[in-house]
Amino acid sequence: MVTTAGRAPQRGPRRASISDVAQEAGVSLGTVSNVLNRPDRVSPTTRAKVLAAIEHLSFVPNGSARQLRAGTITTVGAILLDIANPFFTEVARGIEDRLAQADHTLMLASSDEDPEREARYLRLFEEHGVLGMLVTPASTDLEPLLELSRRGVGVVLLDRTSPAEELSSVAVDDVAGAAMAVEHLLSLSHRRIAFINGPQSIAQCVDRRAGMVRALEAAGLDPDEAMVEITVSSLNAEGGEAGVTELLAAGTAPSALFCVNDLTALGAMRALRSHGLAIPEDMAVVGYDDVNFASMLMTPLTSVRQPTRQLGEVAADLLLKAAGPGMAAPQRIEFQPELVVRASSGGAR
Amino acid sequence: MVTTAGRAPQRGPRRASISDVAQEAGVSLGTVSNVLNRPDRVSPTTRAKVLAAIEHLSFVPNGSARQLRAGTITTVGAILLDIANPFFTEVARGIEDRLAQADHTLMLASSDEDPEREARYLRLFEEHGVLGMLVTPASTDLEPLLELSRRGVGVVLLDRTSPAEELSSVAVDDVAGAAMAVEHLLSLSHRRIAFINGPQSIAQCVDRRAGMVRALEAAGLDPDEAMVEITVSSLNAEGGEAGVTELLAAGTAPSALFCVNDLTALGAMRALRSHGLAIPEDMAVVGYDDVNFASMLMTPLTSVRQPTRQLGEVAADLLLKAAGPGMAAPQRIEFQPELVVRASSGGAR
DNA sequence: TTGAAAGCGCTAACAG
DNA sequence: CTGTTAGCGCTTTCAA
Repeated sequence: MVTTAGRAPQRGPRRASISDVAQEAGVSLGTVSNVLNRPDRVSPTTRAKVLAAIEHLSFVPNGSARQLRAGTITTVGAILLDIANPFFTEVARGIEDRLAQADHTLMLASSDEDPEREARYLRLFEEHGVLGMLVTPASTDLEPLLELSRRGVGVVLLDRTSPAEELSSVAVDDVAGAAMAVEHLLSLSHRRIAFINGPQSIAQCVDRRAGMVRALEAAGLDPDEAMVEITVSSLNAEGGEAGVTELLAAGTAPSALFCVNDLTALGAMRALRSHGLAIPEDMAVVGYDDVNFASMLMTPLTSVRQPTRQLGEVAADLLLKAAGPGMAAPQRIEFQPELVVRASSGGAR
Repeated sequence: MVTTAGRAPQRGPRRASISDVAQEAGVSLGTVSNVLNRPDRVSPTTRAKVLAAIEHLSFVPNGSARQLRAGTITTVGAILLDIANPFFTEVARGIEDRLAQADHTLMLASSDEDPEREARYLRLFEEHGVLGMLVTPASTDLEPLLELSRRGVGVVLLDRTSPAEELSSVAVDDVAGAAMAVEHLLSLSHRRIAFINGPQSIAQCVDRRAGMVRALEAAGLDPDEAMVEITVSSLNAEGGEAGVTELLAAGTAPSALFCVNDLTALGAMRALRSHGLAIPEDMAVVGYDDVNFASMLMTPLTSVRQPTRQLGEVAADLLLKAAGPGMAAPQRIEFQPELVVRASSGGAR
């Protein structure tokens, strides 16, 4: 009782398979597989024949089949908060570099700070059978990531300190960074400071807020009075513009503004200027990330610098190590940020 | 003669498979597949049992197996020249949006203008069995792409006009854009213009150069004299800095500078400034792409604006259409750019 | 509505 | 050194 199983839908002529190559070369299927994977086990003559057939048929091995059978995994996924943010692209560069060195490849995705998109990519990558993932979580709920890790998928938290023993992370001390930024503003005699922040579902927003509060309190100020917080929905230039508009509409604006990142600061400065306010005279501005154009802006932006590329490199290393033989234990790595003072805060000499 | 076939290397406990679920739920393997793919064909009771088992075992279907068997493809690859360039990330945004609407997913990669890296990703994506790829070629040799397309993989050229009938492309008229930029500089009485350009292996560099030559000739100038071309190896800020350094070292620098893109212009302006030159008084500068921070720079940058996001959207649409039922014929789409005059060229009112 | 079985393309034993 | 074969996890007939 031989039945014909269903066939996959085909675009164009069927792709050549290993057995087509075998037939063309007049050898067995296993031999073709050998020239592909262990060429030294095959006689030069046969190898040449097979190679010719491969060339002739433009044979490209089917990765799904190979992975299904052999579990050969050299792909790593990264899910970043916002791929349009130079900070994250620089991190991605670091990741890619390290991965390429180890002959692995990166598949990149942007969650756009949306937990649902994040979940979609998490699942896609898992189904695809990646070696592991580097993720900048878009949500505070790390449970899905923990489960992933329990299921044997390598997970490294990126730009976010792991709250759990079981998860590796590579991050920068955002609390300290924000505190430095705000201390700087306080040292310039600002006593009420606006803070354009993103949703509290994003760790960076929580931590930078905490840093600000800490600095305010250390200076003997009451955060409820000294901090004017504006929450915007996306951490980019549009968000910054919206934030300033809201801030100015509310009247009695503070004399200084701390922005959760440089992109937001960029938008904020644009809006400030279009409202006729001078930076830093009418409003001092400090950003976060020290992206590459920060120093070149109309008013060079005071910002908090992070070892961006290193962040990516170390995260990739960690993942590779955790997935490799020996299964290294989870590690939490934290870098320290650095304040770069420029004209936008009025604090430059 | 029953032999035990080799097993795949396993990280941790083996991932649950569909037959584990079947066993747990006390049904057959085919039924589990049905609740996954055609839930309506299964009685509510059975479905519930199976769903419970899936939940209990944290079952995640194996994408490789599914794809191998069914050819279910919803993944699209994009290989961009430089993911750190805001122009390309904006394009990526456009692509992702459209793809998400069609319930497909994007896998992103950056060739960093390196044909070898490009080839690696091309192959990786093909092995993975993507529906198609959107690529900004890092080389003038399109043969690999054509072959890919002949093998049935959808290919759309991004930001590069297709020279071949068989390949779709979505691009912006770079020749016209560069011509506009240079005409602008000529109208400001500059008669010798430096051009920081990238390698001629990149189409954008070739076309923008052609546009410059065209504008120069149209003005009755000899390009050999009027154009001072500096070739840098990467189209980013570092390249721009290096270009200016080289330009100034050569002596008798022109009075104007056209940069192949805004990132290059950013670096060029930084170098110009560090050499004590004023923009635009000592050197007028024009960039290309009109990235989001162009208007916010110390000296706002005159640049050529392109319908960036649309580029990505249309390219994704084309790919989806070409891969969908009906197999639409290849199309060449070209947008027109627009000059945005700001202070850096000295041409703003 | 459910179960049994074929087979997608490949790798890795193993026999010859 | 080469061929044969089992089976990775899944979808999809077809039969019951």
